[in-house]
Amino acid sequence: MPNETNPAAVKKSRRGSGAMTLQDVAKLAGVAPITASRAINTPASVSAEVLRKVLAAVEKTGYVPNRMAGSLASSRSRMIAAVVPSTVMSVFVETVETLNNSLFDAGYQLMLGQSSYSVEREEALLEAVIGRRPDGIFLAGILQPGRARTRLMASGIPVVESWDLTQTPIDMLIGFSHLAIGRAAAKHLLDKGRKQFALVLAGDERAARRASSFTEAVAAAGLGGVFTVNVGDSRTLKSGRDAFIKILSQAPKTDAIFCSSDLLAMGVVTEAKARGIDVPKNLSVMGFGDVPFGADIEPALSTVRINGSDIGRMAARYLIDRAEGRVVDKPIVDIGFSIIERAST
Amino acid sequence: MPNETNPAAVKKSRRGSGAMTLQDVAKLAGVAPITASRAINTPASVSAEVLRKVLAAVEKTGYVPNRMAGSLASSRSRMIAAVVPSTVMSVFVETVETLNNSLFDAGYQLMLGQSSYSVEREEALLEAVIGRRPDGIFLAGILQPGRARTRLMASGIPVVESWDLTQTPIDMLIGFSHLAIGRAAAKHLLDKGRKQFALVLAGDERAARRASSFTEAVAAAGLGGVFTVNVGDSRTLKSGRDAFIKILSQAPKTDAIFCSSDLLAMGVVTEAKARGIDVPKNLSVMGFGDVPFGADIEPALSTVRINGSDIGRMAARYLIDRAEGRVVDKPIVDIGFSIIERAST
DNA sequence: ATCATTTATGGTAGCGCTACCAAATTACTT
DNA sequence: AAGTAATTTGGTAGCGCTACCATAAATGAT
Repeated sequence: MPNETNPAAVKKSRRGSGAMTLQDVAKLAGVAPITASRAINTPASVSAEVLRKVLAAVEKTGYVPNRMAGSLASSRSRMIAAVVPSTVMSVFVETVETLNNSLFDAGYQLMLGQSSYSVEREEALLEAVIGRRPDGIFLAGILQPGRARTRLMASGIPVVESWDLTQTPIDMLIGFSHLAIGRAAAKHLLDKGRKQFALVLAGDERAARRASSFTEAVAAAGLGGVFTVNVGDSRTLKSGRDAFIKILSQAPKTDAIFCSSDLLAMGVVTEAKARGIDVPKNLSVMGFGDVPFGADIEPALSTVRINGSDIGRMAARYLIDRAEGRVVDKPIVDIGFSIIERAST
Repeated sequence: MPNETNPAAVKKSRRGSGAMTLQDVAKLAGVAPITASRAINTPASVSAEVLRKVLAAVEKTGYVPNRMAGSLASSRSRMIAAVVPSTVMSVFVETVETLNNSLFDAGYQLMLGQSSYSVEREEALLEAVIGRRPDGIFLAGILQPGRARTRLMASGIPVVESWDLTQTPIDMLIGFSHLAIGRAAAKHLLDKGRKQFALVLAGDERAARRASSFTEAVAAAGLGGVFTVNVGDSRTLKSGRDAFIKILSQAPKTDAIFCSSDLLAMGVVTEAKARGIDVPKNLSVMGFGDVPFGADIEPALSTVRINGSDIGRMAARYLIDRAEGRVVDKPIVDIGFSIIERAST
């Protein structure tokens, strides 16, 4: 053959990432690509001899399967997306951590999106997420009707909403009743003999619902005038301190405060102690969320505990079951909560 | 034509997810698929008329592009992976949050993996991550030599290691010197006139390095005997309290304690206050990490601040620059730290 | 008016894998 | 022994998109 350049060779690998492919492994092992695929994915369906050769070839080439190609071919991405408002100092981290670990153990990868408590961002995020064709989507919260919700339902992707209850979930739901929490918190403080109540709230809708049932329960007990401080998006310990100063000046007889987060409650307690007010003797303070260190501060913080790990674990199970074709009949789970009584009430 | 079934029609859509495709949009808009692709991705390269028709078709069909297919074709996934040891109560959340937000603004999605402080898990995780062909990988920490490191270097994926310094990063590095922090913390406490030092450490290697330079600096000042309590993997406030009890019984003259995290430091302070020991009059306590509420507790906590947001933001920029073909010449950045002096020292 | 250049569209051929079907081989009946 | 069923391998044809190249139409230069 004359020494002309081989056009086939020139044509080769114009595109692509340059990484090893199943093709390379198969060639080295002396089998067809599809057989190499089986050896890697379903080793039981292949002879011992072929398995050995393919694994040796994988080892030699350092082959790492391209899951994007696999996903495209099989319409299964083995990815689950989680959309949370925030991860910093948030009640959702425990859930996300457990979700992520459960998913990883089952061979799934987590895509994390932060909506930053913004509806537009949430919509853009969900659009981006749907484009990645995850096998399931976990939402920290409930998605309000709108473009994103419509798109999500149309996509057919399994969805778990969480952290709340509703009659009309998109698909699956693992939540609890904020109204029941408000009532339970009120009952707890009423049982302690408290008479004058206040609320410290961050500006989210769920906290507002806990507050409203709290206020109702207080009224039902014949006590009234729940003084409320709204701290907006500033969910910091400092906001709790400032809120308490406000309460002290505007409702000085207050002897019980229910806060929408543990951090706010810690702020209230901190400010009270700094002013020589005895907690719990003269003031009961209750938080929400049960941060890991709430039991170990002085005084230990009474709070409402949501088992975030359970939510993450259940969500993983439901989503994976769905992804793998098992029937999960639209579960709507009320996971409940517990009132944790410690020294601060 | 006789009424026989059309085999082409029967053959259609055997596979696939059933979602709308670019093909459908193109047909509806009366253009070629590639033209529809351009209208969506590079609207400037298409006539106003075509753009209008394609966007109308997108709207009508509810089309959401399948990015997995796009990624496979273009070898660009627009995904960045982050591998962190843990997200719960961790110094890394601020970095991950900023990284995620920066990525999203640039059209990238974050894949989150947790190594749970385990080497085997980290290796399995990185293998899974590489299989997804992310355009970049962020590591919270430095990857020790081993299988995972080798695979990662072989993959050619841009990598940012962080949170430490080394002469031999895999690729890019945004870190700071733990040795310098140990020295600076010692200097700070020495300047306060403290004489008898103790350390409370979690069981990670970086904390150990801060501790060793701290001890050296104390020795260099002619003071010795730094009592050390190791709390292992228990990075809780409770562990800090327990550690202080141990210090009190075994090194009662201690007048300065440097802890490997703010939560441990808060534990020390809490226990000291519970025992009537005045902080900072009789005891200086210093943390590490600067949790958001450290400034607002009583006494406000002195600590070492790492600007986690800066790390996240820079990492996002470097990784995206690389992903988009801009030259980023193996930056090795020492981002530094600050000693934050508050009331506890 | 002719030719060179730009701009807008389309065709083709994959990216790297797996679903689906067909063929070859082996094991098991009766 | 002949026939049936199970097991193991391979071939083919996409998944839904984009890179690359080719063509057609519009614009500018001379």
